[in-house]
Amino acid sequence: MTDDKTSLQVGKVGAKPTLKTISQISGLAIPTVSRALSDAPDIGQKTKERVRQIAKDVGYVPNRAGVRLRTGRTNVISLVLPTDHDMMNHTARLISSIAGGLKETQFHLNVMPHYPDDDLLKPFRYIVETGSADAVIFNQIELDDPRVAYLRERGFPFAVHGRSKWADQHAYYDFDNGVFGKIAVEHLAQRGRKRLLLIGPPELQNYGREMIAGAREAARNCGVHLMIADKINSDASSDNVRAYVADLLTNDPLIDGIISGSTTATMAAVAGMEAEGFDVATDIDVFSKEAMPFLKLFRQGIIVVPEDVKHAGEFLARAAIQAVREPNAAPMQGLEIPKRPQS
Amino acid sequence: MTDDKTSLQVGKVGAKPTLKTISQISGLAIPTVSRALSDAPDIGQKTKERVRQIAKDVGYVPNRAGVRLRTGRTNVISLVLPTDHDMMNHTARLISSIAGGLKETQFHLNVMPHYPDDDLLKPFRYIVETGSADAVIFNQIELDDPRVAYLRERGFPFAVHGRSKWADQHAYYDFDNGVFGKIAVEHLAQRGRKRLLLIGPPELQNYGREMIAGAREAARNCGVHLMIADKINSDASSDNVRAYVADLLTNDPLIDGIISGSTTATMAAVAGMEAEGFDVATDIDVFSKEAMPFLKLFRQGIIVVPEDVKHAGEFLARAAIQAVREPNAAPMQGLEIPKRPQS
DNA sequence: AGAAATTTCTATAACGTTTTAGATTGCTCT
DNA sequence: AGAGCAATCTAAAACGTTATAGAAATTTCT
Repeated sequence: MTDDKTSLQVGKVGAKPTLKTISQISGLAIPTVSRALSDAPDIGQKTKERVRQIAKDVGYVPNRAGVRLRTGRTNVISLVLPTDHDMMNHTARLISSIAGGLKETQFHLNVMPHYPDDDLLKPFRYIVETGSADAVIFNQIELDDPRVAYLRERGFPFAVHGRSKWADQHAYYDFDNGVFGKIAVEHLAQRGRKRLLLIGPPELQNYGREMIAGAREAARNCGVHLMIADKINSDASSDNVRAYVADLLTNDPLIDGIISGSTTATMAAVAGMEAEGFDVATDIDVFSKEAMPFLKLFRQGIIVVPEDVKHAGEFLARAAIQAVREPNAAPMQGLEIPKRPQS
Repeated sequence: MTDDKTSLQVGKVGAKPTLKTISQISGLAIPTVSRALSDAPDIGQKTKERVRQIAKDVGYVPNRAGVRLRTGRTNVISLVLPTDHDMMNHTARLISSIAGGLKETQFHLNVMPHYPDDDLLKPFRYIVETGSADAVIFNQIELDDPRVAYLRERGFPFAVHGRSKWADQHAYYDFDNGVFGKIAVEHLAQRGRKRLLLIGPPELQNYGREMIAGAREAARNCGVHLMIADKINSDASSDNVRAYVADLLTNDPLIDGIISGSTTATMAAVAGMEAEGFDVATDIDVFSKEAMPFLKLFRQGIIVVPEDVKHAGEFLARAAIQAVREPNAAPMQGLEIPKRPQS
């Protein structure tokens, strides 16, 4: 008569509810509850509704460790980022917008900074070997990017901000820097500028190459002179950019247009200009890409092309999820075409 | 003679090594391997060394889902952040430096943005109820912060950037905004300014209250006039700050000093000033806290007090871990005292 | 009506780890 | 030499989930 062993221990209040709790309340087996909640086809409609109601009542949330152990799925998207301080504005928006894109999904965002002194592949090896995420997102892509190569080789899902030489085969979102370079030169030429300086991204990175190529071609077509900043790039420190620009202008005071690929580089370049007595818009036109809308505060006359980082982040979130869920489908690819500034 | 069932399947190359792999190679039981790796006292020294060597050889990494399921520990620190765009600079540095502080530990960082339209407690309830992290870090603390109250009530480990009214009982790191307000007023008074405007953080947040109190007291002592910006604060949008300052100066052109609690607010305020024909440093002194070092580029004459966000992040990382590991120890608390600018 | 097919459910096992309790061995003490 | 003890190991169970294979109940077909 003593049925201690088989007596139902109906979910004590306070304890975290599990499938077992629901199983005991409903009298159904645990797998049935599991399948009911995941809307499996072999569970009756009434049962499903009843189970869902109980789950709601007791406040059931799946234990992620249990799911992960059983399925091997982590439900985590990892974002690996350089800690380069000049990328901060762009980076902050990227994090925030990727997380935004993940908001209504089952996925979580894990941020892993990559330190300049570390091996470039280290965070990626870690993620792949420990299986600590289902997909990785990263940026600052080189044409022959070793991280892309590694992940492709291991068959690990990823999505990148930028394009490698294998871009047609992987998920990416990119800002069309070729078009940006072209627009910049054309716009300045149209305003009568003849002697331009481009402070572009590092040439090693694909987007730097593209921006330079776009600008060069437009310069040829428009018949203006274009110099490419050599000792520095738009990722350099503010001090270096400012000094470089100031220095350059003492040697070549005929420069009448500066094109910049980043918000911070622009501010530094303007500081360098002004130190040499040149004014924005009157003496030298400044044309810049901007991720954060404060250049107009900085100097009213700066010509600005916005980059929609929010959209980029949301796109990358979706692209990463798609790469996890449908590894064989065509990868999601997006390209932002910069718009010509008016006037 | 057929011992298929008991034959040892020594770790196939490619498969992810587990404790079982090591157990089979070493001939030891799985728990023995586990205890050897965790340096338990009841395992022989030679055994420990042998196990560690094998683990290294096969490249063993503990399966986090397994650990988590068994122990209930996630090894994740969650960072919940507002998506307020004017906080971006500060935020990016915070993320990066918290992650930096977690670098050599077993902990991972999970970033969860908090959307202004959502219930303030939503992310916290989620974390506590799903157990998706061991501790939470967050910022923008109010004196009577409901998030702090909730986590305290649930006994969930946390560390915050800022101080609530229960600050003596929880882990925090804070910049001493009272001292900042004091220094700002004293410094401007010393430079002969008489009529100051403070654009501080929202008064609802504790650090806003403190900054205002510090500034007020110093103003009394120095005998200068201090106005507190009422319709806006340093978290307001750039456009609003600019318009507010411009507007104020048309009504009260005798203002000769502006104190600002954030980098972006400072830039906007300067833009507003200049639109009315006032110059930085000559007509009006501008005194600002800055998380990102570019205000000197913006206008050379701005007086700047740096905030060491990197240190704050690293401190918070350590504090959160301590809160997890030693819930009953005295919570870690840190306070950054701003330094007086020279001259 | 009986066989076959379909629907709906359950029992069992497994993912990788750690904890608890207990087993074995060798050693020390009297 | 036998009892007691310390050192070192192992067996079994458990955390919460889902996949697989099969059982039971119901419906459909001929």
